[in-house]
Amino acid sequence: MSNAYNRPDQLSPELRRRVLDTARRLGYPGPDPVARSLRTRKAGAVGLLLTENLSYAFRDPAAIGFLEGLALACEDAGTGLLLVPANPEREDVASVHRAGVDGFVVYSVPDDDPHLAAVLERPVPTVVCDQPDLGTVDRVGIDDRGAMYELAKHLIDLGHRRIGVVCMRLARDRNDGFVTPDRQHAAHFHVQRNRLSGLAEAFSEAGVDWSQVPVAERFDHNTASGASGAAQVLDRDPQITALICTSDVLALGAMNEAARRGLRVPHDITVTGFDGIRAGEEAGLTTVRQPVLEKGRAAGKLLLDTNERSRPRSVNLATELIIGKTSGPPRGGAEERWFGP
Amino acid sequence: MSNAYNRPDQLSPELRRRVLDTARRLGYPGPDPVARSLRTRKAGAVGLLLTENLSYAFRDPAAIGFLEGLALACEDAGTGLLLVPANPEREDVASVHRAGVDGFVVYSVPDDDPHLAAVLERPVPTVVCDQPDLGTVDRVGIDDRGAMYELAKHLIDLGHRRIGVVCMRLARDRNDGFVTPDRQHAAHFHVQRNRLSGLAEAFSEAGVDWSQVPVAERFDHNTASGASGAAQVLDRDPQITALICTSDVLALGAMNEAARRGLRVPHDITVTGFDGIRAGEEAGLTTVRQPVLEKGRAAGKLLLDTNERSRPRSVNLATELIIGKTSGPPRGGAEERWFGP
DNA sequence: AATTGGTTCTGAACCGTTACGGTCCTTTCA
DNA sequence: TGAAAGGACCGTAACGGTTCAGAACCAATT
Repeated sequence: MSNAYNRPDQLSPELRRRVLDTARRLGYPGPDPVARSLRTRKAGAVGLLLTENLSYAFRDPAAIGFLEGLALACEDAGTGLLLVPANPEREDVASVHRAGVDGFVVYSVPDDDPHLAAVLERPVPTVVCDQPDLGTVDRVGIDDRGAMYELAKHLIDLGHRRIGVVCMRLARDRNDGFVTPDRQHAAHFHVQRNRLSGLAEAFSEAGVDWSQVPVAERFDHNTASGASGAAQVLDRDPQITALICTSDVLALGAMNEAARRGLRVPHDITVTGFDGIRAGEEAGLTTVRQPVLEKGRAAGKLLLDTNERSRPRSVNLATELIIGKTSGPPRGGAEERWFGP
Repeated sequence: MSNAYNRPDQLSPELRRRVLDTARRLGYPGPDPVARSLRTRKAGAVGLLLTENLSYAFRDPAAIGFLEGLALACEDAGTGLLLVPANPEREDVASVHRAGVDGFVVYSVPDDDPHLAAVLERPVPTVVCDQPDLGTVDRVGIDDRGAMYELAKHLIDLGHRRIGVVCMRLARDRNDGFVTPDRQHAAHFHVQRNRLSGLAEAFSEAGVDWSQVPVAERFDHNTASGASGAAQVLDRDPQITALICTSDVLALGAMNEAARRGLRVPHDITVTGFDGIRAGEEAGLTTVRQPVLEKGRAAGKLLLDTNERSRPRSVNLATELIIGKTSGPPRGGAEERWFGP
């Protein structure tokens, strides 16, 4: 039976025809994929776990790029890609237990996400992406800290000392407001924690008291959040000369807010992002470009590479500082430098 | 064993604790999802079949919107979404046979796609989207023909009689060039066939000889294709007053080409699209807006609705004609109308 | 003491496939 | 003619759960 479908060489054409004929006559729909998976111990699919609602994956430009790369890798290997529903609001990890997959890719979830813990308990290979190196599973990422440090250096060189920051969510709880240094330090999102830490390091080296820098956190990741975060920072300190956002999406929102206030970028205020998405590029945003598609592809390749010996592996992809037209010297920056620290 | 994990009420807490303890000690990783699926006959996932390479789903704005809606519906139901790799170049339908899913959504594949045939042979519910009504499975779509007819009417009312068309691929073979009426009629892509047919009907009614209208087909769906298609049409007949594209992406490309030639839209030439994507909206494109997200959500709801009695169902969603600033009367249109048919 | 009722626990059957090894038949060659 | 070899076919045992029937046990009732 099985042979008739999958192993035509194991039996005579005559018998094969007869088997297939009667199978059709009996209404047999072909071998059941689930039973086959059980027997062969191959599901033919990899699971993807995201921190956000499933549909978020299709709204965020960076996530879309990552998914495209991952899909590319899956396609090459002829594997399916299973999007695992993991509602961050609920602690329900049943979906992780229920997923019939040969491996997991975990993309940018908080360190303490129960879904991540559930994945790590499953006896399948796993690749974490944009997360701390766990030492036990493969990892793909970038040097968020170093890249942000470079961006900060660029701003410092331009003369900026009085700055504000808008960042994405730092933990699983919603906190749309200013962030204490403690919260920054304890942030459960690896990416945000490292980007902030790169900023803190660079500006501290330049003599800025980081604890006085207004950092506005936003739970939702869209331009509206960028705008309201920027507004909050500007209300707190109208004197800032640069607004650093930890993503391009937030930065685009911040630019909207700047425009709304009649502030010209970069003359009145410098705005920077992070990611290197298309819309940011079109806006001439100063940012760090990271290879999101390559990140997805690398994660898929790592997961589907059957060479077990070399696990766990850790891959860091290169980023590039893009100096666009949204950054410039602070207004009256030259004079300020004379009086600066 | 099973009860200890899934049915805590069926046994004493004491025994449950003992079972779980020894399970952990023996390194038991929890119930195997595949074996469970086999027994319960529930995979906890729905499959998505696309005509294009998997990664295309993340590059095309309309596809992304559809996926977002579908993901939303899956999330509500706690189901996973399996992207089935279906390379259109190969006839390899094994991926369809291998997919452990409770149902399929088939999105805009050609009528004669072997993957579609393979899906229909599987004994699971199926929803086809942007495809002809098969009568045997659920269907979600829009009235492509009627919507394009309305758009054509708008152009006819403005006075356009000499037009050109750029359309997406009509069949599985690559044909980057002009399309004969025969090929239009025999097109294997339901959506394109109907949009062209709506155009043909409207313009024929207005006295235009449709067989003389240049229709350029492009296999790849991106702005470059839109530009080259527009170029081909304009080279053939520089006198056309309107360029009708069967998608917004193509239309944006066509506008690039118009600009390259120094043609001003809509003063020198009218350009229209179809879909209602964000980028088109920002460009002020005259187009037909269709609810892509709702389409995906409706497909998911239909598939996950367990009420079998009412199958098969057919859902048509409403579209809206958006008159933007890329359509206007033809240059000297008023005079031409005096001499027109 | 025997019956009844209820709860907790155990064991076996089954889901549908694939892998494997054994039987049987045919062919080849000494 | 007999033995060895090879090919075709078939039967059976997992794979790892879930489910359900019924055994075992305990307490309450007759």
